[in-house]
Amino acid sequence: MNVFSYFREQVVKELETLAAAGKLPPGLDTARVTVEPPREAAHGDISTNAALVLAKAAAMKPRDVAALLVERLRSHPEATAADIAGPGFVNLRLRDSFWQTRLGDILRTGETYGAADIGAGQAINVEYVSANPTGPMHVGHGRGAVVGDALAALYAKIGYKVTREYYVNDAGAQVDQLARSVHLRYREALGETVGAIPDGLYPGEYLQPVGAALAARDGDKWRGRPEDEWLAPIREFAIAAMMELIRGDLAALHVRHDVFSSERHDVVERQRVGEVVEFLRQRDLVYTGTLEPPKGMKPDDWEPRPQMLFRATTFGDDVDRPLQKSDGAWTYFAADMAYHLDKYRRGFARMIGVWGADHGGYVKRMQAAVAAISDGKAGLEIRLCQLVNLLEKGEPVKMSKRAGTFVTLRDVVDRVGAGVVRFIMLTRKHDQHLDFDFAKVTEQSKDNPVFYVQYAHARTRSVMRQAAEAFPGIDLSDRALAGADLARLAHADEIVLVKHLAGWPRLVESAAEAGEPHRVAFYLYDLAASFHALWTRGKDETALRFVAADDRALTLARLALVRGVGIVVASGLRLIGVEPVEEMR
RNA sequence: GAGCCCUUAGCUCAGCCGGAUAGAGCAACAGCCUUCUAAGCUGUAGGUCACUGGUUCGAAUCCAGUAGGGCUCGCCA
Repeated sequence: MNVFSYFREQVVKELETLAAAGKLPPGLDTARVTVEPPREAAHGDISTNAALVLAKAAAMKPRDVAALLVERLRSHPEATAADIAGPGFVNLRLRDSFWQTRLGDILRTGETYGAADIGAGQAINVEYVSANPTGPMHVGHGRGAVVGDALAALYAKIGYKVTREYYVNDAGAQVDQLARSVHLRYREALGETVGAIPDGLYPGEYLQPVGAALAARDGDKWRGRPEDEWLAPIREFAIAAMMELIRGDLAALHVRHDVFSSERHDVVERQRVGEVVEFLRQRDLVYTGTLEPPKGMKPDDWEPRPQMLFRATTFGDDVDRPLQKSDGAWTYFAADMAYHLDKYRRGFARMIGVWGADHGGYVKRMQAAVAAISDGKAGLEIRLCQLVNLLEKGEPVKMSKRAGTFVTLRDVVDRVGAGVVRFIMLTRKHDQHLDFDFAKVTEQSKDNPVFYVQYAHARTRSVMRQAAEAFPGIDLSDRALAGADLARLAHADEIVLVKHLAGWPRLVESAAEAGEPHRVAFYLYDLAASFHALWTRGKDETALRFVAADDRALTLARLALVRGVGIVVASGLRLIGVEPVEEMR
């Protein structure tokens, strides 16, 4: 149950009742009415701005509208108080029993607590990672992978039918360079001395085993042959090897995709680019024109040239975009349009893309493209992820591909673990630079948010083990705890913690709708802090300890709370792909 | 030159759809271990929300402009 959505319905219902009774004008638009927790706990449990947003339309003073609402809400069975505050907020205070019942809900629901059906099964496509198949994933890709994966999980949790997709850019000049690089490594594997890898090719050592594997498979079949004979088969071989590498990187991070779409096989070879161009032509969205050079920067080799252009400006882009290169080949953008048309035809009216910040300049044109290929019926939302800085005790990790000191995502995952990488990647909003300090993220202290949250979960398990010892044979199943006398949870600090847990469904919804999975990590951190605080209070005040050896009923009630914390923390961690731990070692 | 993103405490960052006295962590200072794990907790101090104007009952939040930082800019993907 989302407490706040529930009370929003209650408020709207009361407003309608007031309108029916002639105390408010009929037909007021309640769209802007919000119900949320007040920033100050002292203001109550539930706060609504209804009076403020309706006052003008009702031609009344905000506080007068508020007075009507207060009169109605005061008699709500769950409310103990309703007050007007400030300019016209209405604040509600709820019975402890209401919150205790919510805790019972959590125990009965388990880790699916927080799920909702806002998406109503609507299909949504989240495309993320889509790293070029030319080498191992780097740390920046890792961030996109984590953000995309968590975002997909959030959408699924609120009831969307999510498809997680990876677009393999295996059709351009880059993969030809990859093939040439592998050909060199292949000759090397056959005993030739190839010397320094030429500029423009991929110098990484990770291609050595690929060259060796090719030599093992094909022998000296390609040696001394002209490039046009070996380029295509070696390219295919190399791309397959790179995708295997990347799939391994993803698996290490526990990221999985449902669909891998290939630019070469699914778009180019199936003539989909020509199709999309024809589609656009029928709508008069294609013409031949000459672009102005970008002002303020002078490309050395610029020469005005008529090109086939897409009318991106019709859909809000800054300039029209080329579909064809000067050699007649389609641009990457043209293929990408075809790819998005394909997505749309597969049933996705809502598409999400998680991209690196260096693709920011591409957002408008792709959104224009999606509007065009769907006749305005589909939307593309882009989350841009900023850079990740790798640090070692505050000092930047020096990286150079040439010197062989490049730190890959896999290096990082192998060193600190997938869970740590995933959590830390969500400790900043996606559009902020993120510092990833090896020393800090592996530290066993409260300065390390992953540790801090995991410790809270481990503590909930520890309490359960303690209780089982103190009361031999006691039934500590969720079902048994849900049946405990939760009215015994009477201490203010305990109720505060329950309220925190009850905020989880709202947090899930808002994080999903805003496309901001980092909110999950921040929520978990705050919840862990609340729990650690209550725990420590039990050190000073023995009466507040969870396990009270002389009071079985009280212990059960408190264990219900502890278990509730465990469920929500575990649920949140799993949502972002982190496995909760049973104990710290 | 243009577009997009960013600017909040000494540092690193949250701040939900415009809402009440702007919040955490670190660092600083003062405390808490015979105790369910001190791998933790409590308190104090710290702010012209870059700047200027606008929108309105109300702006860190929306709009315009200015300054600073990042990314990008036909024939790369």
